[in-house]
Amino acid sequence: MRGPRAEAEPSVTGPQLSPPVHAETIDAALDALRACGLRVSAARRVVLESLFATTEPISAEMIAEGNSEGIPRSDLASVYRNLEMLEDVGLVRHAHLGHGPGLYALAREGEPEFLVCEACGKVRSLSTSELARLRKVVHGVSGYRARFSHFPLAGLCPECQAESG
Amino acid sequence: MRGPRAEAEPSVTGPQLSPPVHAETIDAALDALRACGLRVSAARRVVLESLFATTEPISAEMIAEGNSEGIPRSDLASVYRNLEMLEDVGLVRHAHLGHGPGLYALAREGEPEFLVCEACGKVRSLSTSELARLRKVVHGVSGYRARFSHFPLAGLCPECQAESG
DNA sequence: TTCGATGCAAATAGTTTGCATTCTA
DNA sequence: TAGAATGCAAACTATTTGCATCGAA
Repeated sequence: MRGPRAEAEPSVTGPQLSPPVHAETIDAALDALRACGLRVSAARRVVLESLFATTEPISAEMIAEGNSEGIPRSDLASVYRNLEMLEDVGLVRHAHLGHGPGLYALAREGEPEFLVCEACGKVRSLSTSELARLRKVVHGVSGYRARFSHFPLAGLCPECQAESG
Repeated sequence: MRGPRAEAEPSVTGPQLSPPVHAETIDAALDALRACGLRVSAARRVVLESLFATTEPISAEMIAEGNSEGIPRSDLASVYRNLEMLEDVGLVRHAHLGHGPGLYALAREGEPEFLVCEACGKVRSLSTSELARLRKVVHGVSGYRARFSHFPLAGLCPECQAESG
C-alpha cells in the first residue's frame, strides 16, 4: 500500500524559487519568454491574451474555446503545454478552488490568494493585510510560510454559518 | 464564458450540517448505517475495514485493491459509491492533499486537519491548539470558520524555506 | 535550416453512471 | 419479495503524451 499521495509538486506549481517573472502587458510577457530562450508563437499569444482579458482565474478549456471578442479557439493540449511553460517561467499560476479543473491566472506582484466557502462555493481573495496577519500566525504556530494561492483557505463563510445555525 | 468553477460542493464534502456520526468500531459504524435506514453489505464492511485498518488517509483505489492481511479486493465503483454514502452520513471524510486522487479517512472527533508543504509534499496534521489559534485568527480577519481538512493549509515547511533561501 | 512548438489523436488518471443481477431487511 | 446495493462495462472530465508537420529564430 503506497503512502498517501501528497507528492511534491513539480516546480510548476510549487513556490517560485528563482525570481518570478511578472509582466504588465502581453508584449512584456512575450519579451520575457524570448529572454528565457523560448519562442513566441500565435498559440502562446492567444493564451496570454485570454489571461490578460480576464480578472478571474480561468480554466484551460475556457482558453482553448476562445471567445466572441476575437480571441480564436486553440488546441487544448497546446494550451495545457503553454500554461505549464508559462507557469515554469513564473508568468502564470494556477489554483484548485473546488472540484473541477484547475484555474489559471497571471502571476502578478502581490498575487491574489483565495478564501473559499465550502458550503456555497463563493471565492473571495484576501487583502494584503489579511494575508499578512494570517501568514504571521501560521508561521508562529507551525513555522510554515503559508500560501493560499494554489490551495485556497477553505471554510464556512459568515452567511453559510448563519444558515447552518 | 462560464465563470470560474468553484462550485458549491455537495453535502458530501461540505461541512456536516446535521450532527456528524462518528464511530469507534466497525460494528458501531454499521449500526450507525442501519440507524440511517441504510443496508449493511459485505462491500460496505470492507470499505470500513480498510479505513479502520489505517491511520493515514487512503485513496478509493487502495481500498478497492484490498490487502494481503485479509481485506479482499472490491469493485472500485462501489467503493466510490460507498465512500460517498459514508461521507454523507458523516462517518468518513476526504481531503485533497496534493495532485492525485482524493484521500479518505474516518471522521473522528477532532478530525485531523492538514498542513502540507508545497515544495517537498510532506503532510503533517495540526494539533488542536494550533488549530484553535489559526481558526481564531481566520475568523477575526475574515469572519470565516476555517477548515483545513478538505483542502489542506499549504505553504513552505521550515526545511524547504531554508533550502530555498 | 534547424529545432522548438503546434495540432491532432490517442492514452491516462480519477471518478461517475447505467443496468442487469444479487442480497439485505 | 421489494427495493437497495453490487459488479461489470462504459462514459466522462481533466490532463498528458506521441508524433508528423510547421514555423520562429
